[in-house]
Amino acid sequence: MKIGYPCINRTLGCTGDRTFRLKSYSEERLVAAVANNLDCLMTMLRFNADHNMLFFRITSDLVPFASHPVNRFDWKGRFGAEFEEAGAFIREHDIRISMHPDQFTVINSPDPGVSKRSIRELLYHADVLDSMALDTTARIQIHVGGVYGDRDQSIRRFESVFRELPVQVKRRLAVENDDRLYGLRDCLSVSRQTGIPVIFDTLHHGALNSGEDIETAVEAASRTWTTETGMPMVDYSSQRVEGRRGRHVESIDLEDFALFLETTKPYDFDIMLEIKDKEESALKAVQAARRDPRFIHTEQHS
DNA sequence: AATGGTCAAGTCAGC
DNA sequence: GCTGACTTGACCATT
Repeated sequence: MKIGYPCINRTLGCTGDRTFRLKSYSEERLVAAVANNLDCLMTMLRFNADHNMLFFRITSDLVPFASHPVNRFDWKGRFGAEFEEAGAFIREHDIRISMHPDQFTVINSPDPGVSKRSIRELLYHADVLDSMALDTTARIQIHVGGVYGDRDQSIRRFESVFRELPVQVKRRLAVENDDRLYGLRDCLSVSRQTGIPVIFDTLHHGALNSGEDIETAVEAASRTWTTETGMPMVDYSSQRVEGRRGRHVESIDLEDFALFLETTKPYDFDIMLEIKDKEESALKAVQAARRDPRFIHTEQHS
């Protein structure tokens, strides 16, 4: 079991997702942003390794406008050494990596333009992980997509698009249950048809489920992972008590987290903490998991 | 220098 | 039909 947080660190004083407006696009700005973002990525990775946080989600904003036609710059070539350096560090410290393209990435859209742009975006994500020479346990997580008035047909469209995906993308994809359209049961069904591993999101499951309790859900999702795809990934967040639907909490509820660890004891997986205060909660979770036999310790003997 | 409207992209619920 | 949520900060035009 490894514990981590997504994309940005709020205490290190660097922003790893610097971007700029499309209107002000220039090669100069792009190079400056990517240089900054890769530099900050290294800072975050070092911090994480120092603090026993061995699961990390790399931001999709690492390379601004990466899949946009405006960007014809060879960022892979220009920053090859930096990507290799980050990859070497990740491999050396055995850090688990995920990426999560945002909601515009919808491969099952009936609009071929949307689907095509989504695949280009996925290729960008695969390029990042490939440039770091990471194996296929580094995953790109997406949702099934839209319903378009016909769930079954839309699921089938996801599956047929998946089968035609470029292999670089195909080998890294993971599908995550969402909170209003496609729940765990749908993702498991997609997994049976395609072999895609399922990332279980606890908060989404709270909003949309078929009655599965947490243990059942974690068990079922875990079975979709292999040695090829790695340790199962779980997105964990608890519901804000008097918050709006689906909102992430400010900071981790350690009581709830302890209960979650207890409930899922028979299964091992990596936990991504989707919580507003990012590394602060992850640090607390690492402390809480310290005595858990599943938890991987890397701190120096002392 | 401070501010606040706005930012590449999609989909759906709710009005 | 249109707006807001999803999630969020920060860019940058305007003052």
